[in-house]
Amino acid sequence: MVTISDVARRAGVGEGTVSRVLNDSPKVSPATRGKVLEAIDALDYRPSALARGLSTGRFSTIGVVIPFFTHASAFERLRGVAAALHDAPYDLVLFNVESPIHRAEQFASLTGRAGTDGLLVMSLPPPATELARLVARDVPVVLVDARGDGVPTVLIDDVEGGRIATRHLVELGHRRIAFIGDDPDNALGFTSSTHRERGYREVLAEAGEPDRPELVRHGAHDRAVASRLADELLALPERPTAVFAASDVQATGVLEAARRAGLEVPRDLSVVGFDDIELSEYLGLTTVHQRLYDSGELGMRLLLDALADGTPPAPVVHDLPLRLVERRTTCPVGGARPGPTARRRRATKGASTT
Amino acid sequence: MVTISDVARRAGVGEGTVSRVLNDSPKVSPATRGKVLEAIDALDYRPSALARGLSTGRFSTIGVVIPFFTHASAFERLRGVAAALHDAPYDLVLFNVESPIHRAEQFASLTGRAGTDGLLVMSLPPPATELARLVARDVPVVLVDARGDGVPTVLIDDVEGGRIATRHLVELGHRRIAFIGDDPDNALGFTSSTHRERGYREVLAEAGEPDRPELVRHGAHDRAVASRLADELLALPERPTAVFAASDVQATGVLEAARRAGLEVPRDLSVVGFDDIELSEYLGLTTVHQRLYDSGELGMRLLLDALADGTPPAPVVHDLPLRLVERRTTCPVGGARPGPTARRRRATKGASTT
DNA sequence: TTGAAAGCGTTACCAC
DNA sequence: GTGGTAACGCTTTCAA
Repeated sequence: MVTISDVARRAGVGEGTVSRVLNDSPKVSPATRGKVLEAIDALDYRPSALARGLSTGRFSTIGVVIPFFTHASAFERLRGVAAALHDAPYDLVLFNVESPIHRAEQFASLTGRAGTDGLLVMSLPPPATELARLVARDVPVVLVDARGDGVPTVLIDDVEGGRIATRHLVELGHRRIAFIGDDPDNALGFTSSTHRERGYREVLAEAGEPDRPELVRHGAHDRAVASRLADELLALPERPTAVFAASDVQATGVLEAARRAGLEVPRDLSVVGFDDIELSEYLGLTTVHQRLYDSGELGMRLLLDALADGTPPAPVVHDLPLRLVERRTTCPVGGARPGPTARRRRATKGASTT
Repeated sequence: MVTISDVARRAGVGEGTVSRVLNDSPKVSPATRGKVLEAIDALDYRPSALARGLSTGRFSTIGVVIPFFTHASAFERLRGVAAALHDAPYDLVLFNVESPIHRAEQFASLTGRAGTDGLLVMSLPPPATELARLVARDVPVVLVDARGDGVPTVLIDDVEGGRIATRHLVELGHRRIAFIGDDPDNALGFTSSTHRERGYREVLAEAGEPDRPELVRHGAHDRAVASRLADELLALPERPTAVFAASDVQATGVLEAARRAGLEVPRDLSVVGFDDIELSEYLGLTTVHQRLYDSGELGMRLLLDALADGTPPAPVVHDLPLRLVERRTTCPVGGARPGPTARRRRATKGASTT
């Protein structure tokens, strides 16, 4: 491996001078700069980012902590992140958290890496102690879809999202509304599903409905699992007329189950999801739209700004709006009054069969 | 920042001993190990991966070079990569190449980073000189969906894929078959589209069809662009009866254009794509299935094996199979003899309208 | 079994 | 402007 001292020797200059040329410091004469450049070229020298990092304490690297980045919603966020990062001078290190190892340890090892200039953490509430350590070390941190003290945060109001979805169903006359969401005590500590469930409960309570525990099911955030849970719901003596799934992925599982049960959506069963991933548009899924792409982009932009400023980022909480996107999987209870989109709705059935 | 010497001092031992404990070397007495561990704990010490890397020349990091990782097909590959990497002791550094800067330079800076133990390169033929340098440096490299000398490679036969798609259309009686693909001289150097186009040409020639340059269109790998190109094709005096798009993303654009033109797919226009991304199943798109997920998984596994062995990986070429997936966007020319899937086919139209 | 010290490849400070 | 040299935090001989 050819090092800076090889270059220095070959150019007949000192190491410091080579370094100055590399970082195009103003204080170097055109003549020497030429010699150095020539030597660099001749030797085909490449500076070691590692050594530079060790020396400067800066690494040209941003870490993104993202659980299950293979999930559609995480991926959407990542697209926004990539866009914001576009030609920023940072490499992207992806920490794909999937295993429910002790989160604290996991996180410790991440922050311990000491190789990232900034950290973007998604959907995973970082342990307070780790967060504190990072802040103490002046490593800017931005949270997306997770709460934490003292750092900028990009959030949505999941409770309100749950209310929006449920309210939609209630307004359509539904009362036996089921809920399918993540395990509340999932090892990774996701909370969005639980918050959405709270919104669901609130709206039902406001509508004067009693608690019906048998209509609420929890499982892993997974299409197949949700599908199985939906099977159970649909086999209930008193079947729900609508299902609110805590995510579009899970809603997709519900649609599958409905098909298996020979139910027509939305006539026999209304389904509302959450997220509005790309697929949902094609499926015609009614869902609560959240700005996944924007959340990633904004989060990364906040981080880059902080990095550029050199100042710790202001702990502002950015609240991204939600809105209901009404498509073709919800209709009034009983399938009455199909509404203006009836034709499309009818076509859906065949198409979602594949 | 607390360093190894802080720990050493506190534990009343030498730095070397602390290092040995850290790397659980066998040669350290339980007593001292205990003292060191205690000090580490008390000081909440975290080793710097950077310094370790500089010292050992190994970095616990794997680089993945992937152009447009936000594209559906790239993402599918990445899912496989993540799966294979699951709990391997490596961090994933993602190099998302999007800008058509000089590829060589780009690559140079990547390899120059000198911070990755291995490199997985996707869809981007690395410049031979850079490849050689990496091999010389004993950095294992695996190529997926790209060709290069002397390194393991995971490939598909794109030419054959083009043949499969086109043959399907020819067998359905189509003759005026259009092609939409990437610019052959795209700045990044992708070649798959061009190869697929070659297969297309071969089959047409075998069928005794003359070259019809007006039926072949090139543009950026993008749904909107493909859609515009399809507009042109569909406005031709002698409209094609079928379109083979070099990717599902582009095929989606064709479907849009058909809808705009008031054409019913497949009755008025057959469409075949390539890749079989997740969306295609929902769209009912007939396409050539390639094992995207598997390609990423296999590529990463080859890399990890090489890393584990310490030996340069054997330059084996793994050829992943292709197969036609017939769905609901192709039928015999003229829409005759709709075949067994007719009912579904009819439903398609409404569903793809959103 | 352990401590001391020489690297690893840069940068940054201090003289000249 | 430029060269020399101490860091940066760790691993790895080499002696003891």
